[in-house]
Amino acid sequence: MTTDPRTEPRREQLLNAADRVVQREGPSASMNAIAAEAGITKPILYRHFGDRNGLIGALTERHTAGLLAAVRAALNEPLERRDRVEHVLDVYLAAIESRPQVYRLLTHPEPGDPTGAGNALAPALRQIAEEITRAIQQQIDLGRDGPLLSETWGRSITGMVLAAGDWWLETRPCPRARMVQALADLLWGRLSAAADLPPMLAAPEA
Amino acid sequence: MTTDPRTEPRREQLLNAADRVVQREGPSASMNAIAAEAGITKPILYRHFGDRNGLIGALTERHTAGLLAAVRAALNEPLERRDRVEHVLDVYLAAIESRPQVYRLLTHPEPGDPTGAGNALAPALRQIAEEITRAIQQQIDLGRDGPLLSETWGRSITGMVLAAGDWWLETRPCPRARMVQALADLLWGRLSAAADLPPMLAAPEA
DNA sequence: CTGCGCTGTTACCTCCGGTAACATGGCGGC
DNA sequence: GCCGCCATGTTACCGGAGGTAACAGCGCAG
Repeated sequence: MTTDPRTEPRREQLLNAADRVVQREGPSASMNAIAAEAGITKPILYRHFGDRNGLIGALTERHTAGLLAAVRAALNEPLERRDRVEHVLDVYLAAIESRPQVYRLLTHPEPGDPTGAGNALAPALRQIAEEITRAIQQQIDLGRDGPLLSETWGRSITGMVLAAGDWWLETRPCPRARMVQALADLLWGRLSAAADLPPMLAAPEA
Repeated sequence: MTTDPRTEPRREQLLNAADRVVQREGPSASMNAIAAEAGITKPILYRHFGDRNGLIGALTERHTAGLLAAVRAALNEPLERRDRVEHVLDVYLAAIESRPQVYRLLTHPEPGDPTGAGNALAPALRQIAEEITRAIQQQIDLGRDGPLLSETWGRSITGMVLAAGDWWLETRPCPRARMVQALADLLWGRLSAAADLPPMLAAPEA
């Protein structure tokens, strides 16, 4: 397929260079910077990857594989449902924690990609969403609404964990385990189960 | 303050032009295009707004006000909790449905803003998240974990609705009311309450 | 009338993604 | 041995983005 035995090793080297640059400068690293890091000039990059999206795509595929496999495995662990969910959450948070720049690249698709522009979910995350959808469909009985609910929830949960994970990475408000609990609690309907608070008096002016 | 009575009317005109362009071309409209739409040239835009971020910032603030007010009002409706949540969801989905391009601008901050780069949540959405956090804190008794949970959940719910809303706008898998139900069901823990499905047989090789 | 502040212009800079055209060097077939 | 292929690499360029100087009219206070 794409693994031409003559071409592939150089491709790997170039991707390694790109990886280093992204690790250092974040996902908006320029093609010039990547070429320089690889010790060459731009046209070679374009020969190998077509355009910037091609490069970034190849770069993300590398890491996506790992993340996706980890999430998929977690989704199929033979655990109680709650424990399984917690495990999935923990796997995701551990991943973004270990290499933030890389996972920012995976989770925050940069610029003007005409491919379904304006999506909240990057390709890697769409794959995760699909994985969650599949898991729900296979594991949980939702009656006739199953297909719609599982698809909706797959996207929803992915977006929820994405936003929560970003915020957690930035502000580190608590250890990972506690974050896992907070998210699982939300999915477990604790928001609906908790007691009401008495309505506020007139708000104290500050 | 920023409302210089001499400068402000022109600002409004320019923002109107920018609005039209964004409505037509999406959030990645160029400064040249906006200037042309306003019948002028670039430097004037830069005099008024400093840089591109300034312009789109001013543009978003306009619309943010409306969306935020609507969400805030919905969060404080005197309804049963479930009805209130459904109402908030409906308000948000109705908003993004009515003017997708504008709300894409609000919800998908374009590119290389060094200001807290790589955030999942645009400024407008962060404000919504804070609003949700506040509502949870004021209305629901979560015990000692209240502060952490409400903050986490504010971000999480925002991200969840963002992702779900984007997907819904793209694929329109169901009417709005059904989407509202699906999301409320998720928050109400239906994922945890539903029955297990019998474990799959060996996967059929495809 | 003079000066100030806003309006507007043309022309330019820098940097980015992307491309054309050309030069080099190893390696298999004849 | 020689030839041609193909990947490697180069320099130089294009178009368009954001952004900035420098200059030209205009309206209105003093």
